Amino acid sequence: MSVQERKQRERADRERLIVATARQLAEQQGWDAVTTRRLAERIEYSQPVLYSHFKGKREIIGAVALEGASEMAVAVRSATAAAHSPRQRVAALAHAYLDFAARNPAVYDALFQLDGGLAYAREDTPQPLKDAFAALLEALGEVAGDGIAPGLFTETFWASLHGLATLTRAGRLPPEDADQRVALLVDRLAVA
Amino acid sequence: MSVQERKQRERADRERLIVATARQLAEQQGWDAVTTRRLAERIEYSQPVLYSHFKGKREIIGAVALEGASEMAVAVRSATAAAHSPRQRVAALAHAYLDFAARNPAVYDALFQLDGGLAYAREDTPQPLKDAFAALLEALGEVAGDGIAPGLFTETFWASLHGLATLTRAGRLPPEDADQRVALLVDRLAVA
DNA sequence: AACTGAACCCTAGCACTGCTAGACAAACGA
DNA sequence: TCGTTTGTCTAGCAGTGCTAGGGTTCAGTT
Repeated sequence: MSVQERKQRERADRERLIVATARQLAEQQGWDAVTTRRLAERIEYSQPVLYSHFKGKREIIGAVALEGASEMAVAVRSATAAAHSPRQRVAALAHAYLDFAARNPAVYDALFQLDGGLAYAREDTPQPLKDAFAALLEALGEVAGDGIAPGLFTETFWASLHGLATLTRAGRLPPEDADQRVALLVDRLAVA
Repeated sequence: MSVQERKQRERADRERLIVATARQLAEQQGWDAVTTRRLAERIEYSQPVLYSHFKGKREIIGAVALEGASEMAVAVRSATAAAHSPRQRVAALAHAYLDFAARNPAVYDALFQLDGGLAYAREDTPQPLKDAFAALLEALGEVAGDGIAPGLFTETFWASLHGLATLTRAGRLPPEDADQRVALLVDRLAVA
């Protein structure tokens, strides 16, 4: 038994190593640079080893996405916890969200831009994704306003943040006035 | 002279054929299916011909994007022209924008998701892109509200629409309540 | 009318991609 | 000690974007 357990542990370790290495490589050089050959070389195994852990590159992206979702949930919750009013909580959430996207562009891409083979907004959505949305809902639900479902409000506000994050990073929006745009969004959308 | 002119005309025709074929192929089977081999086969030339017109695949995507920008500007302007109040104009604009994104997903990707090698929000931004933004600004500038720069408001509103468009199409948002989310955005963001 | 030079396009190939079949070695249980 | 199983690697496939070099064709000149 003990031998099997050791092997399982080693396998789990290697799987974490793969995900961490893929993430690191993606953050350093972009997802295009994350090829199975380079990734295999970095973890010091041959390519086929990757396929004994994941069905393919898509699943590796998905694993990075799930890791990122958990971290984002933590970041959002810790930011909102420090705020003392609903209005402040929303502002803190917005900045925490955009900050996460800016600091972890590859992870953000894995989550919302690339195909990681994950199901979103469904019954079988993985728990980390549901939890990340829940973290948003906790702070945004209380400023939805009368007659607006908290879920719908959260979706809309989130989409707005997502638009700002992606357009800014893709060079479609000048980065200078980022804070003003966030302020506008918070002021107008959130009902105090 | 006449011979040269004919050749130039034929070259221009072929270039249009390349762009149109790339766009068609992308809309039918997605941008991943637009390979230089397939594209060359469809236009009934060899691959190197593509490179006598464009520096590479990226530039072909850029050409499709510019074509799409012009069409989007037309779509937005014709939608807003039919409305009779600022509030209605904004609502019409939002629906026209999302409608365009939903009906031309590949073109929308070329414009805002993929790398077409184009400059955005700069001096040397191509005219069609500037004009598309101008079309948004015309209708959105008048509902920015006091103390909010029309350009900044337009950027923010546009980013929100972009977030809705991309998240919905990528399966990150359920498509059912799309209209309600748009209504929420228009009601809250636009100052009547 | 024949020739020359340039414009044009195609074949073939490079280095890379994700992914997999089959050989091989190591470690295990009997 | 001997199979058997488990695990890993080498080698290869079909496909990608892109390019070098060789012909072929045709316009302009003699």
